[in-house]
Amino acid sequence: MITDKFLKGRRGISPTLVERAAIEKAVSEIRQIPPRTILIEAGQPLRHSALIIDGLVCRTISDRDGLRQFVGLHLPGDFVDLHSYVLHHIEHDIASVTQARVAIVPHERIDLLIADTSLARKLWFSTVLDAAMHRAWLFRLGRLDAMGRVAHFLCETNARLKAVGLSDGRRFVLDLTQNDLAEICGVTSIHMNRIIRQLREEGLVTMRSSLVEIARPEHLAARGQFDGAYLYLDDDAGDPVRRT
Amino acid sequence: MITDKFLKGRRGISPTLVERAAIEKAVSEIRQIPPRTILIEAGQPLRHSALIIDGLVCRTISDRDGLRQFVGLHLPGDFVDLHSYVLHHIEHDIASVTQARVAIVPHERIDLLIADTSLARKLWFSTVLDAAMHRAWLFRLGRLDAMGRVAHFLCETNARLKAVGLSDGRRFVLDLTQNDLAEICGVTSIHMNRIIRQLREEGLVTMRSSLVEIARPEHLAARGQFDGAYLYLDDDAGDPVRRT
DNA sequence: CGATCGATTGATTTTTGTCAAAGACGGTGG
DNA sequence: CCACCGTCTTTGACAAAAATCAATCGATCG
Repeated sequence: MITDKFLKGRRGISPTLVERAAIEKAVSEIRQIPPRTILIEAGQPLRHSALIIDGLVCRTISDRDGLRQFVGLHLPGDFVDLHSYVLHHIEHDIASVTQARVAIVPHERIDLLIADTSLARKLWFSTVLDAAMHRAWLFRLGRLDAMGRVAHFLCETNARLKAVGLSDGRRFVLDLTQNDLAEICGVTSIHMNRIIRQLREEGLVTMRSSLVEIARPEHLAARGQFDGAYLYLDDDAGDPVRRT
Repeated sequence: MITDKFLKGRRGISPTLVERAAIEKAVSEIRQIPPRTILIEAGQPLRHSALIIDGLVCRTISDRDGLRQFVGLHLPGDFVDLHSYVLHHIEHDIASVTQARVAIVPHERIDLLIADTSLARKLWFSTVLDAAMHRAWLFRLGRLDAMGRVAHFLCETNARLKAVGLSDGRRFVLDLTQNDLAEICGVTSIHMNRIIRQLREEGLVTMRSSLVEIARPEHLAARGQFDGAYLYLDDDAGDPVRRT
């Protein structure tokens, strides 16, 4: 089902079956996206948003040399660019990382969806959740060293994937190159390679091809100073270190 | 007037007089906040949001040693933590930087405000705008060197202050210590001091006590790869370098 | 007047980036 | 089947950026 994973496992805000049905009725089209394809370029006017069914989609801002900084990574179940519904255009690029399937929801149909104030609030929640994630990413880039950044990112991704049933809490498939990880963590891909080796040597994480295996989740969370409270998940699984 | 600056100068979204009156009626209290005071601590349940009348308010996330990363800086006219209206609690701290006056708007009154779908949309816009700013900050931290980060931040702040009438486009009052700037840019305060000296020596910016003077706005924007499109301002003042 | 906070500077270490070069691996076409 | 190609990964040597450590300095405030 298309909306299976939308806000799944989010504390007190998961959509009801009726709401999910309403969203599915609003879908105009299912689109299959090849890997490494730009979906939306910065500045372009937008008439629809997209719900990810499977695959990875990223939001990036490029510097003047074309080097990218990931400002977000979207997993299955994420409503990508609801932001554009409010803003009409966005100031960053959206691109597929892997092959992906997305459900297209035209903005004029979202107008109808938000007539239901409960659903409107959930859609608003979804954008505010993105903002909370952005803040966690700011902490990651501003206060952590390279290894801490990777550790923090992997903990976050593990927790998010677990919420939608794509991680068992320690192992998950994540089809990112080392260069993608570098663009996420704001380091060079060469340095990312060194960090990944260190994580392996310290027995914290192994990453073989696209399988990530977190050997010691608590240690990794400590290394990345990860506190998953900002994900607003139902339970605290995948979030071994709590602030409170 | 309390709501004078709310979404002022924002492209096609500035509130009408009627909407502003509605917001003002929703204000329960004007609060005077001393400098360096925590308004809201991470994890606390929240029953109101705050509109800044004057002063600076910051959002920060602390690492395990208590070192802070600024994840946002709020200027007069900003609605701080509308996010909390949707999320009920937030995952970061909110604190005054300077002395500040804020208008408190209880959440139950926001419930009434958003019955007006146009105003609801503007409040939603305000939170999504915060998210866009977060993304610009991610770019800043992820892809710019220390001087670029400072340049980018000053350009952004100049543009935002100009939108609410607090900068003439080159000079403005910004009551931040070098340590604050360091916490914004993710560097040590010692390094920030050196960067500020360099900016002065290169004739780009002078910062004497709390007066910031941008000598060559276009050069500073170039140095910080600043493109202010994400601020959704009415005109392009304070944004000399455009991507399109 | 001492005390405190912020700004400033120099010397040194650590982290990360840059440059250069191979190695591994899968897919494709001959 | 195998050689070739491109992409991704890995490694080493070196350079640059930023952090750390250690003092001072200067203004403001009780």
